[in-house]
Amino acid sequence: MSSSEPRRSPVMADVARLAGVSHQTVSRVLNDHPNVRGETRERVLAAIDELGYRRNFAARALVTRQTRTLGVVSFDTTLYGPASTIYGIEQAARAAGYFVSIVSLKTLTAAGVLEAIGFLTGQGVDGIVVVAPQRSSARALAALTTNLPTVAVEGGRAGGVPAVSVDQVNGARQAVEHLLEFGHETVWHVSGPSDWLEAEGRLKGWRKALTAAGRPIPEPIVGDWSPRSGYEAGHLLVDQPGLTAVFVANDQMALGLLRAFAERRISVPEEVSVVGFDDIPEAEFFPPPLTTIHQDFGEVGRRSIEILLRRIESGDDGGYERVVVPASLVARASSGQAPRRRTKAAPRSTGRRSA
Amino acid sequence: MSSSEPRRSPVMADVARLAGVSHQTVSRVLNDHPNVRGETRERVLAAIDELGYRRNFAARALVTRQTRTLGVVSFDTTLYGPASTIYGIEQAARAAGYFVSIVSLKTLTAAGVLEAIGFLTGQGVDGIVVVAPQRSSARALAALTTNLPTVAVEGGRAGGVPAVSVDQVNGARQAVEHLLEFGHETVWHVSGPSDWLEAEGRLKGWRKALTAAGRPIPEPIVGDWSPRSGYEAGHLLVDQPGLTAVFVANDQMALGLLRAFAERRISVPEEVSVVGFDDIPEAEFFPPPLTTIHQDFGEVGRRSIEILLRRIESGDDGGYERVVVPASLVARASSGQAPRRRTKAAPRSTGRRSA
DNA sequence: CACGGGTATGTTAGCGGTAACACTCGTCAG
DNA sequence: CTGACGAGTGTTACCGCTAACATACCCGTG
Repeated sequence: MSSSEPRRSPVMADVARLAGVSHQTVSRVLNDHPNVRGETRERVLAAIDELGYRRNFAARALVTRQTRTLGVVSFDTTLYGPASTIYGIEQAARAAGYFVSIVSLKTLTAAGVLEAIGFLTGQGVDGIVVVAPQRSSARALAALTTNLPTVAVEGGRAGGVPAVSVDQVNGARQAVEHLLEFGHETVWHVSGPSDWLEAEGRLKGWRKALTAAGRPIPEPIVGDWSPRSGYEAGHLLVDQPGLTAVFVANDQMALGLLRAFAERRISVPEEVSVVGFDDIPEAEFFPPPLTTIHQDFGEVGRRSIEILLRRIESGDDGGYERVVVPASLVARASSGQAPRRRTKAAPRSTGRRSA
Repeated sequence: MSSSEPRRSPVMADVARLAGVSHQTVSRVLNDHPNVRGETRERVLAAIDELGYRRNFAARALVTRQTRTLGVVSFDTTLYGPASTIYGIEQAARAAGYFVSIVSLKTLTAAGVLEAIGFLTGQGVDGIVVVAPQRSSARALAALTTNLPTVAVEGGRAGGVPAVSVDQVNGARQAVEHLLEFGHETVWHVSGPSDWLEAEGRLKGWRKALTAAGRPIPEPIVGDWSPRSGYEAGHLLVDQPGLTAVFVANDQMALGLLRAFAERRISVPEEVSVVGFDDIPEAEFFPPPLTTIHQDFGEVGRRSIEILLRRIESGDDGGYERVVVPASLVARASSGQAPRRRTKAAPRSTGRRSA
């Protein structure tokens, strides 16, 4: 009778019985304890194999006080950036033998971030990575009094939370300098939402580069990262006199902008040069192929796990720490020489054919 | 002395002491057990609040044999489809009070899928969602002897694993019929990799629709989902006599194809109509805005969790079950009337200007 | 007024591991 | 020859929770 029941999966005691040792010895083998005779170890291993034994996760976690699980809080994991970062995080964590538990936020509010962290804490995660690029969530993090190791991706400016981020400022500067080298008088900017730290960094880099070159700084247009907002920005920009170069804060908006330019018969790069940011896989096939700033999201993910694990495993609070991953320019067809005939001080309607 | 130590987080016994009850009563309150006096409940709740008590996840999991954690195995979570599906899964799971642990595969092999499932099993997940659109992984699933509740997204054809998927066949049919309605003689196809079930479904739907309409079925070109492969396919197609309409198996490849057409001065939709699949956010801003088949990934995620939770919570094996989520056509500018002058049996070089 | 039966609560025994300590041997120094 | 010591192994005590059973008390009833 009892043999027909859906037998419970074997436990350590079963292995011990089969191998003719105590359960503690089994535990020793599993934990690579040195004081186990080779022959005994073999016997235990054989028993484990025969029974298909697997250590019970919960029991182990209960006594060791470690779940070997990392929590990730992220904003909209559908976006290329967060998705790629999480991919890197997951790969690195798994390589180190950690599980990754994810909470994906619809909206990015301080309360939402805190709630998510609370949820993960309830699961007993050993540490948390917050991919929270908004300033509000950075503030939430700063206010966090958890003693749980935490690392922020893009946004740990305030507070003692260590942070890993791509060098937005320098990336933006590269974009602008690239355009200036082509002889453009100045570079316009379509930025991301103002409360995003990444948007802020790119804006700052753009300003710095223009300032350093002594160029006029046009009023930036604020988008929301979506292709649509880039499209709208494009239509606004078309009417700007003297426009020959635009630095768009992400590739998706750049796509929208290119579309708007196409509708208004502005040719890129002959009349206006465009540079994006992110280097999404599609960028190479935009009309025209987009010059953009490449971000190594995988590296960001890896580095953040590296820091987090170091803190978890050493119990070290390590203080504030900031890792900056460089960004690099990928030159493609959307940027080129400034048009020879500048329409510098021309009136509203320039030589371009506009509808 | 002892008060200066980093005090261990409070346990049930601490709450019990503070509330002047036994730890079991605390447990009863936490588990909404009916037999607790209202006043006692209040007192316990107050104590919990005061101490900031949180139930220990591992201890609870150990005794209930449930981790309230769901495992997700997915191929390349960087892609829009998987990322969106996982987003839906995560939202639905969290709403039901479950954690979501993710393993993201670099390559999709049967061994990889099994290893990932093993990894998650080691964490003690209560159930698994496999977002594994390749045929090889579907086979791996079928061979799986785990007694863990499992549900497949796109791909549980073989074996008793329940599956949730978008109606690829019907989606493809809609794409083709849409094109045929515009008077196109036939529709070419750029398919996905042959071992992907989604690619297979779209191919089948395309064939069926053409067969039903009594149209010739051109040789499909096989891509790998990437924009580049679409680009290459585009260059191949340009030389096909009689080409007026193409159904591309995903939007990314469609982008590449549009690029190739642009380089060869083929205008879309005037000379050739193009329809994609997926409806990625960028599609609306492609040159020209892409007519495509919209997939409700969120719904797929939600439905798969629904099935999984039902099986977990009822212990019900439920047998084979298949949920099909409809796909819908989104008509945009890339598709339109077939050109009046058919270049039906024309020689290699047609009236088009080709470089 | 003794008694059955429900309600509110307490007590006890695990869940399946790991850590600490105890024990049994050889081996070797004094 | 004996005691110290370390290697190999076993025994026991938890980790923090829930389930099962035990207990105390209240009520209505014959």
